[in-house]
Parts: sequence; C-alpha cells; structure tokens
Amino acid sequence: MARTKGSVGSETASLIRATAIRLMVEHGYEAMTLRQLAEAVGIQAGSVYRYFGAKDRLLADIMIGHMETVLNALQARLAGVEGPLQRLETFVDFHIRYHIEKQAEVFLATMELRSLSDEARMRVLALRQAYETLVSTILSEGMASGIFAVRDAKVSSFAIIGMLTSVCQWYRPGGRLGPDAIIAIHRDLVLQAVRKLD
Amino acid sequence: MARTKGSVGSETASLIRATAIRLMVEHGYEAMTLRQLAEAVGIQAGSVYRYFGAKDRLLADIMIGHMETVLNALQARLAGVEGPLQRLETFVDFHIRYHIEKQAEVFLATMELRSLSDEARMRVLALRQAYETLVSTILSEGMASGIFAVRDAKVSSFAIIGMLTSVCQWYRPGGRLGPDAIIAIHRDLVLQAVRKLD
Amino acid sequence: MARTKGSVGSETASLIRATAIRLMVEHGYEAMTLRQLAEAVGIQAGSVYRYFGAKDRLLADIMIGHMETVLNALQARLAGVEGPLQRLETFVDFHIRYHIEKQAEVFLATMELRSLSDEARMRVLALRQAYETLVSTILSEGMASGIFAVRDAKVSSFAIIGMLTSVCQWYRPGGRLGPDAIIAIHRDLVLQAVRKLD
Amino acid sequence: MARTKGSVGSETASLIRATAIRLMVEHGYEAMTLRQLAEAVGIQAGSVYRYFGAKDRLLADIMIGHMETVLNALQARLAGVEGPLQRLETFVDFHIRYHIEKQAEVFLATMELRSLSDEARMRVLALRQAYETLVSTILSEGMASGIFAVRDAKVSSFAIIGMLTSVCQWYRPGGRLGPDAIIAIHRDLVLQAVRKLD
DNA sequence: AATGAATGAGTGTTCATTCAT
DNA sequence: CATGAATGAACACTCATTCAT
Repeated sequence: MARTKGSVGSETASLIRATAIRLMVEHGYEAMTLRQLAEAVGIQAGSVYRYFGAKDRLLADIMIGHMETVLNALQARLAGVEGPLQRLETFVDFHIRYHIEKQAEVFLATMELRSLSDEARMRVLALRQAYETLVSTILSEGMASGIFAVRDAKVSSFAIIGMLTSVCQWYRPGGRLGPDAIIAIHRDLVLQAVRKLD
Repeated sequence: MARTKGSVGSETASLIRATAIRLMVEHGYEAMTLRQLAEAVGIQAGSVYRYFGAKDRLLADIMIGHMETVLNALQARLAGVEGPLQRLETFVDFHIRYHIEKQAEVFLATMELRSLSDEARMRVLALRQAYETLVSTILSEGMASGIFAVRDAKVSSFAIIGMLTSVCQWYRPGGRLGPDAIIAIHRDLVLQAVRKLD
Repeated sequence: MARTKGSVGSETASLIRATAIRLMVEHGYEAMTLRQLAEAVGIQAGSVYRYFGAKDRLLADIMIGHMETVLNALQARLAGVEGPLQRLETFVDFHIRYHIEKQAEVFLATMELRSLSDEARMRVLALRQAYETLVSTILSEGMASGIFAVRDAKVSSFAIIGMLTSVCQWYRPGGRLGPDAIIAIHRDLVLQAVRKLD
Repeated sequence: MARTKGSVGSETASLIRATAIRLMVEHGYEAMTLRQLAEAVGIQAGSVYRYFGAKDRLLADIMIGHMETVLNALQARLAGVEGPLQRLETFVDFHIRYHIEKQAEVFLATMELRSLSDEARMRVLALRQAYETLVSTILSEGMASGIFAVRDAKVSSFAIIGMLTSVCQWYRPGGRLGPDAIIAIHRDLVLQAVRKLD
C-alpha cells in the first residue's frame, strides 16, 4: 500500500496521506470531510480522487500501510536478539518508542478499525494478530526455558500490549517524562510481571 | 399518530438508552443514525427528541452516567478493605469484572470521548481522573509501607488501568476463559509487577 | 369570530388569542410554534386544539376579528359627522389613534395576509376593501361638493391610507411625539393634499 | 451527477437570486423552501449552497444589494437638481418609478426585515435611514427657503415615503393606470401636502 | 492533471397534529 | 378537560462522489 513513485503526483499523494492522518486523529474518520482535507492540502475535493478512489480506501491505505510497517520493524528489531528476556526487553523498548514516535498512526489504528470495509478490516486484523503472536511466542519460549511464569501466554501478551499501547493516550512530547524514562518504567513493570520468582 | 397503546415514557427512555449503547458500539457514535436508532426501538426518529434534546446529549448522558456509576461502585467496593495489597487485588477484581459485565458502556467510554461536547468531555475527564487517582493512591500507599516498588506511581497506575481495560476489546462471553480465570491471570500480572522483591 | 362566552374556557381562549398576537408580532406567524404559544399560556401544545382547530384558524380568527372591529369602529365614528372635510378629519384621527392603540393587531394584519388560507384571505380582503371604500367615498363626495381636488379618488385613498398606516412601523409609546402631535401632523398633510386651491 | 452540459456558475447564481425573489414575494421567506427554489431553478436543493452559504444569507444578499442600489440610484438622480421643489418632484418620480419597476424587491425589503439576522438587519436599517434622511433634508431645505410648510420634517418624510411605497402593494402592470398617471397623482398629493399656502 | 459545477442520498432536527390515558 | 406520548412529513443543510470543461 505504500506510495513509492518519485513523481510530483506522488508528492501530492504523500501530502494527502499525511494531512489525512492528522485530520482523522483530530476529528475522527467519519467527521473528517474531504473538503476539509482538500483545503488543508491546497487542492479541490474532487482532485483527491485522482489519488485515492474513495474516502474509505484512503483510510484502508493508511492503516494497512501502518500495520505492515510496524510488523516489519518489530521483526527487524528482534532479528538476532537471543534469549526471551532480551527479546521481551527489546519488544517493550520498540513498542513504546514506536508508539510515541508514530502516535497519530497508532491512535488511528486503534480507533478507526470500525470504519474500515470488511475486507480491509480482515487484513488489518490479520496483521495485528501476527504482531500479537510475536509477543506471545516470546512469552511461551520464556516459560519453556523456565525464565517466565504466567498463567496464560496469550492473554498475558494481550495484557502487555494493552498496557504499553495505552501510553499513546496520555503521552505528550515535552511532558514530565521523556521516552527513555517512560520505557524504563514499563520495562520494569513488564519484566517483573512475567518473571518466574525463585 | 398519537400515544401508542400501553406506551410509558420512562420505559421508552430506557429502551432508547440501551439501544443507543448497542448501536454506538457496533457502528460508532458518528455512524449511528437517529433513524437507525429509532427503527431499532420501534418509534419514529423525531420521537427520540422527547427524551434527549439532541444526539450528542444522548451520548453525554450515557457516558457521564457510566463514569459516575463506575466511580461510585469502585469506592463502595474499596470501602473497608485494609492494606494496599488487598486494596489492589480488590481493584483488579472489580475493574475486570465490571468491564466484562458492562463491556459495551466501557468500550463507548474509551472510544467516543472525542465526540462529546467540550463541556461533557470536561466532566467525563474529571470523573476518569478521580478514578485514576484512586488507583495511584493505592500504589503510593503500598510504596510508603514498603510493599510495592514502582518507578512512578502515576504512570504505573495508567499502565495497570490500560492493561486491565484492554480486556474488553477481546473478551467474548462463552470464550475459552471465564471471568474468574481472566481475573486470576491479571491479578498475578499486576501484583507481581508492582511488588517489592526482597 | 369574536369570543363571547363568559365561561372559564373562554378565558383560556382569550389568553391564547392575546398571547398568539404578541408572539406572532414578535416572530411572525410561520416562526411562532404552538409549543412556544402553549408554554407562554401555561398549557400543553395539544390543549390549544380544544380552542382552535388548527394554527391557521387561530390566525384567521385574529385577523378577521380585527378587521371586523376596525371597520365597525370607523363606521361608528363617522356616523353623524357631516361634511367631507369633517369626515376626512375624523377618519385621520380615528385611523392613526386606532393604529397606535392596536399596533400589534394592525402590524399582523398587514404582514400576515400571505399566511392565511385562501378562504380567510378573501374575507379579510373584502373587509379591507369595504374600509377603503369608506375613505374613497369621502374623497368623491368632497370632489362633488367642490372642496377637494384630486386626480383619482381611489388611488388617492390608497395613498392616504398607506401614509397613515406607516405610522405603526415607527411609532413607539413614549417617543418624541405623542398621539395628538402625530395626528396633527398627518391631518395637515392629508387635508392640504386633497383640498382644492382657490 | 456532475457539471451539467453548458452550465456556468455566474448564470446559475443570478438565476437563483431572481427565482428566490419571486418565490419569497409569493410565499414569504419562511414559507419558501429550498426544495421549491431549487426545483424552480432546475437544480438540486444542495446545489444552492455552492452560491449562498445559507438560506438567510440569500435573503441578506438580496436585501442589502437592493438597498444599496436604490440609495445610489436616488443620489444619482438628485445630483445636479436644484431647488427643493424640483428635488422633491424628482424624488417622487424616482421613488414610484423604481418601486413599480422593482416591485418584488421593494415588497421583500418591507416585509422580510424580521427574517434577517441581527447583523444584516442593522446594515439594511442603516441604508434605509440614509434614504430617509435624503428626503427629510429636502423638506427641511424647502422650509428654510419658505417654500414648504410642514409641522415636522422627519415625520412628514416618513409619511411621504409611506404613501409612495404603498403603491407597490396594489400596482399591477397593465392595470387601469400606467406609471406616468400614477406618478402624476402622487406628485400632486405630495407637493400640495407640503407647500406653503400664501 | 486539476477544477468547478453539480448530484442525490442522507443527516439531525422541528413541528403541527392526533389520541390513549 | 388536559396531558403526555407519539407520529410523519417536512426542513435546512452536508457530503462523498462524478464528470464536463
């Protein structure tokens, strides 16, 4: 779904995408109008159709693109990291950092699932599930090697992801705590929560 | 064309409320139309206005009512419970159980903050903050008595609430795990996460 | 059309009538709602139908009643007044004084003709024409006796009525000029305008 | 579903304006619906909004435009006319001729003041006052030079304007009297009404 | 490649009116 | 008799979308 061409048209497309993300986060997908979007971009509403066939294609484009990117990025970060403990630590660091950096996309991805067409929602949910499986696999491996102890790997991975994702609902750049401090707090909570006590 | 046989105002009002919650969860506040709502209730669209002056008053009514109820219920449950450990355990039990029982209202309350009028949003956020303060106070007291050890009571309470609330995004009645099992899993995760290690 | 009975119901009817006149002048017939009217009277909207079958009957009632009253009153005032000059003077005095006293009804009668049903409009126009004929007859008689000289009695009577009626568009009680002063000004204008010069 | 063949924006806008004037005169501003208007123009109701942001902007547009035009036209006609007598005669001729030609706009301007927004009403009233001042100034100058004698210049100018304006409530093209005859009748009435008798 | 003009289905909302209670 | 509950048709207005220019 990612835009690739280097033409001028592609720059307009990127601008539409970026502006759409901003406006959808501000007002919600349903409440954002194409006229608003077009005006913010500096074109006419009708011209958006040169780049995106319909309003819901624009949303699908953004959300699927985001999920693909985040999944690939996590896989890349975990590549070569050995041991469940290190892998879990890496995940926490990655997840929070990514959610802080791409707060808008993440916010959209959690809020606007409902607005997707059935087909697009399926694809997004599949990508989300793949992401969750990466986490629950880390927990399972940790339990197998006797480092972690949780009652249920799947539910625990949901719980951990839910905990970490909630950061983007209150985080504001320039707040009391910077990214590193926030990551440290959550790393400790997560690692303690799952670690097997001697 | 007039009062339908056997109709009673207060019953209609409750029916509108309950139906509205269901439809807003299904389609989102913006996407739910008053005609949809009215048809589901079995009345005319205009008749909704006898009970709720406007669509956004309906949402405000539901959300403020929900937040007041949940806050009062938590305070009642915590009354008389001594000790940070027991209080935290009680909170986890209460929060998940409530979020499972009132899944729809909770889902609404997290998703539709944006759709509220400024005034209503202020009130809901104030109630939400009061709820969060109850939790962070438990953490602070636990730290004071040397039972808990977290880097930051406030952020940790956000994290815990975020973790527990995410349950209502995947829980379905009759699924693999019942309420008690889900509560047990999360209780262990939370208590271990905050407990001071010797 | 006038209300006559002395029962309690009739008092409510009068109250509805009087309140309706006030509200219609304030907001216009179309813009006044029956709920507004009912609330101002202190009853429910549905109860208005006990007294007036429909909103447009209420308007018809008021306007026809007003026109009948004003026509009768003018005839009464002119009865026994001899000579075109005195009769014209009497008319000017009566017309302005009445329009100042019953400013609201007069205002309604000029503004809301359009809102009447065809049938009611016919009746009002017939009454208005009878009123105008009284005036043009005075002019004709004055011309016959060589006291007045106008090019056209009918158009002149329209012109005179138009001139005098415009008073109720700017008159406010307690303004710079009282009724008597206003009447004097217009009497001079009218009498000079039609009088034959030697 | 898109631009209809040969359509031009400015033509559509003029057509909307002209049709709106006609329909508002026929039914009144409140009673005219945008669907009626659109159908009469031959477009969809929503398309009116390309040209006029709201129904009351349409009315404001028409009324302010009319008042500005009539004020400018009177000033142009009076320019270079010397002497209160000639100036008053010129005014009568101009006012009636204009009110006969633009009967619809004038009728609107007198009837629909109430329907304007506060801001638009202020502007219209200011223009109307400027118009009235032109007339009362003529009367005052005539009194100063001993040609006119009225008790009150301001009230008399209201009376004269009221008299002349009432023409557009009964005038129909092709009636018994043509414009010139009607003007002659009113010129005589006005001039005699204000002239000083020797 | 983009605009400007238009559509048509839909939205929240209002309101005169009716009638069971 | 009056109210409270409901209707149903209408209204102003919005918006994604289309397509001639």
